[in-house]
Amino acid sequence: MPATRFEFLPTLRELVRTYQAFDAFSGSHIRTLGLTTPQFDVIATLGNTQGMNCRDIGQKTLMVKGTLTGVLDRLEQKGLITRISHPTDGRSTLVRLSPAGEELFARVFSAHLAHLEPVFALLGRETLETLRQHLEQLRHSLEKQSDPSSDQEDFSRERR
Amino acid sequence: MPATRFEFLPTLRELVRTYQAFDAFSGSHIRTLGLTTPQFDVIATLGNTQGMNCRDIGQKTLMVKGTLTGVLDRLEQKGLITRISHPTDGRSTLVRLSPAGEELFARVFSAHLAHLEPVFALLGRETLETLRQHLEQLRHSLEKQSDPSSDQEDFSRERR
DNA sequence: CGTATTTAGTACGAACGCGTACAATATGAT
DNA sequence: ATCATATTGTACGCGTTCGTACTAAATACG
Repeated sequence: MPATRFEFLPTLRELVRTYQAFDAFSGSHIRTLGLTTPQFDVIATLGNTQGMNCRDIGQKTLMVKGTLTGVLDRLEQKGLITRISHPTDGRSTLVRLSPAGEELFARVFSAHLAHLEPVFALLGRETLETLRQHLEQLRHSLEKQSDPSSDQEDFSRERR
Repeated sequence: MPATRFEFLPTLRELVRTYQAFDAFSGSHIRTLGLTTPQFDVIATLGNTQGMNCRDIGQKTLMVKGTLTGVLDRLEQKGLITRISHPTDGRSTLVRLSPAGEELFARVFSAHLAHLEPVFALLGRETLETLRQHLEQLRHSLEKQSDPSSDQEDFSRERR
């Protein structure tokens, strides 16, 4: 048993704290735009597309389908998206931005990126790239160790 | 306007994906132990202490007090913690592990760390330390840019 | 002393998030 | 063609998360 057994804990703790700090920073801005974070993610995903089914939206936004149903319900109620039955696959639903949704996307998407940009600009290009690589390494390690017998939805194979 | 304006997006996306991968990996193991992630966090925080009030637990676990009430309710219902009124401060509640909670903590805490250890061991000590530093840089940048007029509970000053 | 402010915890509503179960449709093997 | 199996989306329950409002107790201030 090495004496350094749990020296990963500070990194782990920092990962959680940083993610939560980002989520709070991003989410509070999105809230001022009248959306929640998952709702914004869906709008951002559907922007500049001809629509897609729930499965694809789930892969892009990292939401499980059960969660997505409720988010789409609320977006549909706000009149920002439309659900029509898929022309060729009877199981699928084609989700698309409504005109109001398109308008919101145009108004809100780049505004939010502009809100985030200065935060990351402070780190510098090389630090950002190194950080991304290390996070990716960690994620791959997590995915490798995941129990393969669990047959929940599997995002580990797709690299988008 | 630089052409590299939004080159932070891959890093941002990787942060979210990696955090979610960790959360899924850790959470699915905790679930097999009969707890949820926040419940485990509270048990782990109270382990090897003489108890603390809700404010301190919230700071350690990064939960807002409103959230904590519900988590503590369920832990109390399971008989894992006890709530007694604070001897000197009439506003406070002293939260402590019950004997059953102590037993669970002893059984579950190191088991969970042992489950996480090999994932992080793959990265190596230096990578882990660099990753931690970069995440910390990003978090500080986020906290610096946060709107100071928002008067929600402020964890930005404590460094534990 | 008495009032104002701060602090600790709870109550409540809305929205996630996940696991499980389920109905409807596709797909594949024989 | 038929039957087993897989995929798509929804329904539902439990637990969490946040924001806001509220009560009670402690502290500060005049």
